[in-house]
Amino acid sequence: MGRPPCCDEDGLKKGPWTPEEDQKLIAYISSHGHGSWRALPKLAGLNRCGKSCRLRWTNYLRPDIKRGKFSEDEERKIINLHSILGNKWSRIATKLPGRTDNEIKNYWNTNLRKKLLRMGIDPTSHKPRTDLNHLVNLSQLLGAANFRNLMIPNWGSQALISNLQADHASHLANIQLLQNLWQIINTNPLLNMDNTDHLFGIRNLNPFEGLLNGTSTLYMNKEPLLTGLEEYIIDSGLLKNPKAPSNCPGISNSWEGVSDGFIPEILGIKNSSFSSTLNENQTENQNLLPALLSESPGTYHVNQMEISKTTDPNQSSTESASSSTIFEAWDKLMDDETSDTYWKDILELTSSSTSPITSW
DNA sequence: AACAAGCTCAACCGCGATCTA
DNA sequence: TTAGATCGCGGTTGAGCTTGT
Repeated sequence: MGRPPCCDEDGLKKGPWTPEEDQKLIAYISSHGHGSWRALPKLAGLNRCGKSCRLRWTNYLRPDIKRGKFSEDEERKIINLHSILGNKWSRIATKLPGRTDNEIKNYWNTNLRKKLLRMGIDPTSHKPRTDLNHLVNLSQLLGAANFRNLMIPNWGSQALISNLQADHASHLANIQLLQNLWQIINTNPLLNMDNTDHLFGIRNLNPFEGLLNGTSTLYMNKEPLLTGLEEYIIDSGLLKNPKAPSNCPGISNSWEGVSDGFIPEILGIKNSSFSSTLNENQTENQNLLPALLSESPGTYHVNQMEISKTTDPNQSSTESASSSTIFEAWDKLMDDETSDTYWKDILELTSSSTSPITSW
């Protein structure tokens, strides 16, 4: 069964290509086209297998290949597309002219994947990670964000936007920690929600899941109020509804059905009417992911948002590094003067609410 | 300066999909 | 219809480079 690898053929060269080989390949394809890759090596005078020639051509020698660093826009597109398509590198590559699937794959594995991990986002699922070690890092992130200096790596340093971004980073980290806590509580038999009714008064459910699977009023507005960061929070899966209806027009890997109030409240958006749809075509035209990347001056817009959270500039990122458990992280967060009202407001809001947060 | 560890990325490998006789 | 040939994709490897000690 199966055929032997083409490169097993005796005497065929493997390994790095020499300039001479490159020239032969370029010259042949330029004048004849590649035709049958299988037949090409002999016709071009190359002691290589066809597969090797094809790879060399498509990944390196093709004249339309764009080399050099990936732009921020390209990074955003890759992350967006990966959240939709997964490891479909060739499909992602079709959206990035001049980039090869191999190049994108390498860039993902060596750079973007790590960026997401540093943010506490699982690069596979684009959802928050739930392991405890990560929460230590998250705690650091919280402290750093509160300090307003550390941005999520490569965030812009422009003074004009740094404060807003710091607030957003803090919001992002806080939301993430909350969801991580909840996931762990719900997945840990000792901490299962069956035993924690007293905490919130209402049984069951991942609050985000519950918040997100109700009837939507937020998907109806045609004018998106979300800025890139909020869209990223959603698109990254941070607030993604795993049970979102699959029949929503225009939504391929997104969510719908957000209950009124809560998410905008978390995000500091007082006007709770917004839309968030994402599909493959949109990612070609929109920059949905400012969070990971540095921003050009003036490209970060805050629309109809009210950011009320204060931060403590005296708290350094290293102060929180000693937190070693999820509960310590939680305690720290709750004890933090800079965030207590924020979190307590959320908990009070959600624990006392009867509607529209129906599931918490 | 020397070595180790980590990183990058071109290239390879194997498999499933598609083509073709 | 089918089996072999070919193509294309995604995962993996490893040589060379960079950074840290």
